[in-house]
Amino acid sequence: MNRRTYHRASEAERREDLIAATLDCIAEFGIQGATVRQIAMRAGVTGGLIRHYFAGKDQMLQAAYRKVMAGMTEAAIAAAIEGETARSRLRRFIVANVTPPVTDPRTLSLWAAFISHIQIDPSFAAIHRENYLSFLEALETLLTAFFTEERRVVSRAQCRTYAIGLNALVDGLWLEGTLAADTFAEHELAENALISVEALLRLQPGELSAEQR
Amino acid sequence: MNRRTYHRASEAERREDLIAATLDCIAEFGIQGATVRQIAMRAGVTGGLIRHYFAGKDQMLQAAYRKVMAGMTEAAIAAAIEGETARSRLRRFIVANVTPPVTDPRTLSLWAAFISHIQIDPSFAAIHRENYLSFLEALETLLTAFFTEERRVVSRAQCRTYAIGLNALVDGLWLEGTLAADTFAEHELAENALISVEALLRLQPGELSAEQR
DNA sequence: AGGCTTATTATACGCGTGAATAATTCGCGC
DNA sequence: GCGCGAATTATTCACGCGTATAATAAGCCT
Repeated sequence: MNRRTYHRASEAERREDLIAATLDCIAEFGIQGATVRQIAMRAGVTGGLIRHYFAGKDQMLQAAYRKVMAGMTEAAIAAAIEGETARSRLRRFIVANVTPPVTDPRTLSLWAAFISHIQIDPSFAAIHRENYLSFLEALETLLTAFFTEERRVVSRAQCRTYAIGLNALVDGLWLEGTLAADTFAEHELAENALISVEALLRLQPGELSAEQR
Repeated sequence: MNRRTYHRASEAERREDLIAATLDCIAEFGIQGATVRQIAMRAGVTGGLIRHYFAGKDQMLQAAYRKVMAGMTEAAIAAAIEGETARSRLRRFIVANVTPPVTDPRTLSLWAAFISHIQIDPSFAAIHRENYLSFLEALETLLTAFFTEERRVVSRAQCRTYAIGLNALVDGLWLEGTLAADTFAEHELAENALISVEALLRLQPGELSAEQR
């Protein structure tokens, strides 16, 4: 009997492949369809290999969760640092969060699948908390810099309230825009986001939204 | 061999029981753990009975999804109609959506589990769309009545923009408040919601939030 | 009271699951 | 260029899955 020929890959790229395959399977068939065999087939290896790189299927799922969340926040932060003023960075951060590739049905499916496991498995809860706090902190930093730039004095408590509200708005628009993508025109969501953020921060209409990119 | 003794229930209450058991299992073990056998055991019946009431497991899951969503919107609408003025009704609707029993970890788990299936199974997408539109419509109705009561003229397009933003904010706060429940004090979230809604609608600070209940 | 309908149980089936172990082949160090 | 350790495959295991079907008991109708 002929054994399959194969390539010995580096640990890093094998893990990467396996995680990517895991996400593919979850997105395509749901978490139910993300079985060891399906994932292995998608990655072009045999099932047993998974347990050579991960202690079990669960740990691979956790690694996959981290990957998804990291991808989302990194995309938004990367967009933000391109801006030259604090106002521009805040604006870019907001827009990035309600624009592809962050608003993507596939990403949403993956996100939801993991969220639904938070109450069941504490490991997932920890990963979530980690990412939530880091997102909130990024937002608060952008916000503080913006107020400073505007010479507007805002108390710490006020700033926290703003950050919570902004975070909720961004999350909600991301959710809404991704789930009902066909309901919104190309840039409708981004414009709505900026107008809403202006209102939340009690800015003049157009102060963020009318800005040239 | 002795056969188990049992009680013949009405169709309505059996279906109710089965759906409740389904939700229990999803909340407790995830959608993976919501197996026919687990669900049947939780409902106090044997597995075969499920297929006497539903064409298959999938259809039961869909019925369960409808139940969850109906529960959420009904709770919010029930809270709203208690209000005597349009302003009060809007206020109550907002608060109800970021207050128990709507903000509940269990509900969130269930919601997320179903959301993650929307991109996979069109039946779930249809249920989602149905509920999303009905929620948006409820919000728009409350909003229109409020503006009328306030003698404030708002174009239809403007009203839609407001509704989308409000919806996102409410969804986001619900998400945030439920996922990070321990981070927020008892009424912190509700207050934040009202302050944010005031800002979104460009109202005077306190116009909603300072109102007596 | 006793028969009929049917809700419910019990059991079987075929397939897929995650994990464990044994057997092989790859490719680097010498 | 070859041997040796490690990466990968192949195979096995015990179990759980959703569905299908036949046997049975419950309870309404007359």
